[in-house]
Amino acid sequence: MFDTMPQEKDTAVRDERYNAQAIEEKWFARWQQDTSLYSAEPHSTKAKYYVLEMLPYPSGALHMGHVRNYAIGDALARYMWMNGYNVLHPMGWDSFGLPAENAAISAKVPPREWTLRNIANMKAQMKRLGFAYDWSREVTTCFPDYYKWNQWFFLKLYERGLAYRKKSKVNWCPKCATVLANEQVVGGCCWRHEDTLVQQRELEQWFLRITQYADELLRDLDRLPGWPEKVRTMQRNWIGRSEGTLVDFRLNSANGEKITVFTTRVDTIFGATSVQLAPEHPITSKLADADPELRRKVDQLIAEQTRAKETGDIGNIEKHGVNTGHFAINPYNNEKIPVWVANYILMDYGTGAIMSVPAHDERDYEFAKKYGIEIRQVIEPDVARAPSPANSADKSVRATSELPFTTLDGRLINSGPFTGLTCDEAIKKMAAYAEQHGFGKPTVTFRIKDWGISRQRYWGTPIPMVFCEKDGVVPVAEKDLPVILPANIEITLSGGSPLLRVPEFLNTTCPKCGGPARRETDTMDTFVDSSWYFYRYTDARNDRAPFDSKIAQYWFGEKGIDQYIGGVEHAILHLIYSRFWTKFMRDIGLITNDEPVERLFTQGMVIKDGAKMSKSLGNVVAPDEMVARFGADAARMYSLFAAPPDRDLDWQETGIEGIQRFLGRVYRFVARNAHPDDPAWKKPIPSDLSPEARAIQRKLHQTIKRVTDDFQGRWHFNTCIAAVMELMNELYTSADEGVRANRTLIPGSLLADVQCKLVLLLAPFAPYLAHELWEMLGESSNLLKAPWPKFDPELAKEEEIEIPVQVNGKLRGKIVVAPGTSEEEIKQKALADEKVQSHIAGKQIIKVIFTGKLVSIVVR
RNA sequence: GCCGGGAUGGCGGAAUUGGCAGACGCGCUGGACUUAGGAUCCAGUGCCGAAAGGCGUGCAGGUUCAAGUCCUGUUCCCGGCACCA
Repeated sequence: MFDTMPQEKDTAVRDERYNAQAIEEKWFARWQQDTSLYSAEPHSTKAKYYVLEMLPYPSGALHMGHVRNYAIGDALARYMWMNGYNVLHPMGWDSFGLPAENAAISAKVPPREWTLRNIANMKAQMKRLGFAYDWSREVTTCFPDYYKWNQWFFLKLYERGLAYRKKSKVNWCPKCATVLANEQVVGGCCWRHEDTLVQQRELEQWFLRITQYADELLRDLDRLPGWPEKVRTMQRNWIGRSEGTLVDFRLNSANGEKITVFTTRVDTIFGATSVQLAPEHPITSKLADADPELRRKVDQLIAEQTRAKETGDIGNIEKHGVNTGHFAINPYNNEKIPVWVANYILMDYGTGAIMSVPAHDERDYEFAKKYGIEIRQVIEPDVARAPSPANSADKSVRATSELPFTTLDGRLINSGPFTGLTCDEAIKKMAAYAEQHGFGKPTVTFRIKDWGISRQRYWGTPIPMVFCEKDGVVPVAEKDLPVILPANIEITLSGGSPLLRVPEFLNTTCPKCGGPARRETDTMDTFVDSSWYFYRYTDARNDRAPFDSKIAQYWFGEKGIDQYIGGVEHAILHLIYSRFWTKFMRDIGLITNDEPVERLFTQGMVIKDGAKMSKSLGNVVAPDEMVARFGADAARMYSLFAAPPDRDLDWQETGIEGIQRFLGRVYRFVARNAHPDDPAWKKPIPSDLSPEARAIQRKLHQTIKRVTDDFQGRWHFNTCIAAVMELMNELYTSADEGVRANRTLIPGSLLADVQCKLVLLLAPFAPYLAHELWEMLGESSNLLKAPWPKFDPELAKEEEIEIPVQVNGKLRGKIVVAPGTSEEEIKQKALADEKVQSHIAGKQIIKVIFTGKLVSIVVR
């Protein structure tokens, strides 16, 4: 009965060569025709699953980093579909930004045109790669139907006092000709121009009050177990919460003005022997006004500090300062201590003034040594934790002779009424004391600053505000949104925003009085666009609101996006702004979740020859070329196979060839062994299988288990793929002549089962080939939503177990037993083993251990 | 300086709970098929050794019948933060 299908027929009909191009073109064409193929269901009884990859900037073409990112997300989306979830898997474009303007200048193409052209190209690349996106929800942030809502949010922020304007020193990139947020300054340079130093300029800017949420942003990091520890730590550092005490030192000269210092170690205040002011501190300025010599020196310090900030050398410059000749009174003991101005005190951290305790702070020590300022010890380290031979290298505990020591494990000495308290007690009591006596209080400072969003550029969301001579700063009325960005204007990189030269845009009427007014020409930082785009996906065509709350609530649930995937380079900027935006949206009642993302995954970089792929190094691998030479399946699968997804991936061409070879092996096997017209094909698998057939069935179920576990539990796609390769190797090894399964030993029904399940296991990684083979196997259902195979523990069970035997910890032999063999019998068999015997003969057996996995014999 | 991650064959990597180190792939070697092979299939491949055996997860110790995995110390590499008071 196995011969009802003459073998000549299938070999004649089928091309047994794996032609990736032909297969992929066929399915590409089919998938194009069904626009709702990857649509999420609006109403569903299934559990929802929102999987999202970070939206790209349409720079021109995809690079391998994109492919890797999307291959991970796509595999996950497909896996979840197969597991019966209602999957939302959208894609869009972070399409405002400076490169479009640069292109306008260098290539004379309007930013919009350049951007849309790039989008078209990259979208075509994504489709060719077979990524299963719901394009009906595509978001393009440079379109008015999107940025209108940026403006709407801005008005909401403004109404609540969370958007405000202030004159401030800002980071200015001369190449971008615009302001940068603190988050966009990397080592003193622009994040886009790593060779360009950021300058400090004084400008009127719009800020968003992210600091209002600083505490919550920090606290909720502890509620994000699905985020990488690394990212949480980076955000913690960025927020930089620090608990301390404010203490007022009164100047004994002038008019008795207060200098408020911030300290985390108020317990050391009896050791304070000077007060240090930032050069830009208002009191410094006041003192210098009355003292030309001091003014000269302070100006020098300011210049030095500014230069150091610009070059990124702040932190390395030599500490020095100038004595003002004035004194301040320590309110705890009424001691008169000198007031200095020092180049290492920053005006934008704490209060811009510190108390200097040389005995217990490294920098203060260095400074005091240099200028001969008194060093007074006020903490005695804990004797119980004093250095002992065991922990003498412990740097937190130092001998008292080596000042300064900064330990908190100690007690106060020479500290008046506080002498004898532990440091922790003292900090609490002394802060309370300051509060009682009205010269200070406990406080919290943050490193994070409000988010400056003004950009003096054209290609961004216009900030919806106008300036009226009569009414001042007035918001545009909600009904008049969007404020449309004018088209076809001349772009230059100098002379401020290009919008200043567009009178039709610039000149408007005041929404309040109707009189003549001028529009704000600054546009928004593009990180505004990406702070909430993933909510828009849930209801992308809504023209009455940014999105419908109920719909967003369905997809975000209580905890947010189920899985977000992207590069670690967004660990701070995008991911902290998004969290802020979510909290704000919650506070205005749009959503109920506190956080946007439940689980975050940051994939590693794609590198080649030991370096990150970059045009300047000439080691870029173009996805288009890979698709043309090896196929989309091979390119995608290699990016998942070459390394676990969180690690860097070293791109090796021989590696992708190996994947192509594997896909060819799968193709050929199925092409030769798919016999859907065989009457045995659909029959139940008999229970009395031959040992060969049973071995294949066992391997199949073991493989299903491994792929499922590694996919679900660990996201180790490399080992998922390796497991499928092992199954394939097993099938080849047991096949006749290495090509055609021996159908007298392997019944058609099992052959059908193993091949169908193999294809299902492959579907998330190589969708084109999987679809082709699914069809070849006579399956007409949609593979995209075909159920993920289940493994049967009974069928996966080994019929005999090999047990290694160790003698004194060294592997000496192996025994084979049936499952369920008693421990005693296994031990006897192990001891009787010939090889083992040669190592234990004539020796005394101390003990024999059986762990369930191996036998360990100890002899003497 | 602080925080996070890492170091395993010639290479990318595997080993999920302390239990056979090196799965899978690349490369290499040999064989089959072939006019040919850079296609395909089969076999071998950590190092030393003819073999028996010995040695092997950055380094030095320790715990254990048993350590890539746990403990102590240490070196180097990658990423982030940094006069943060």
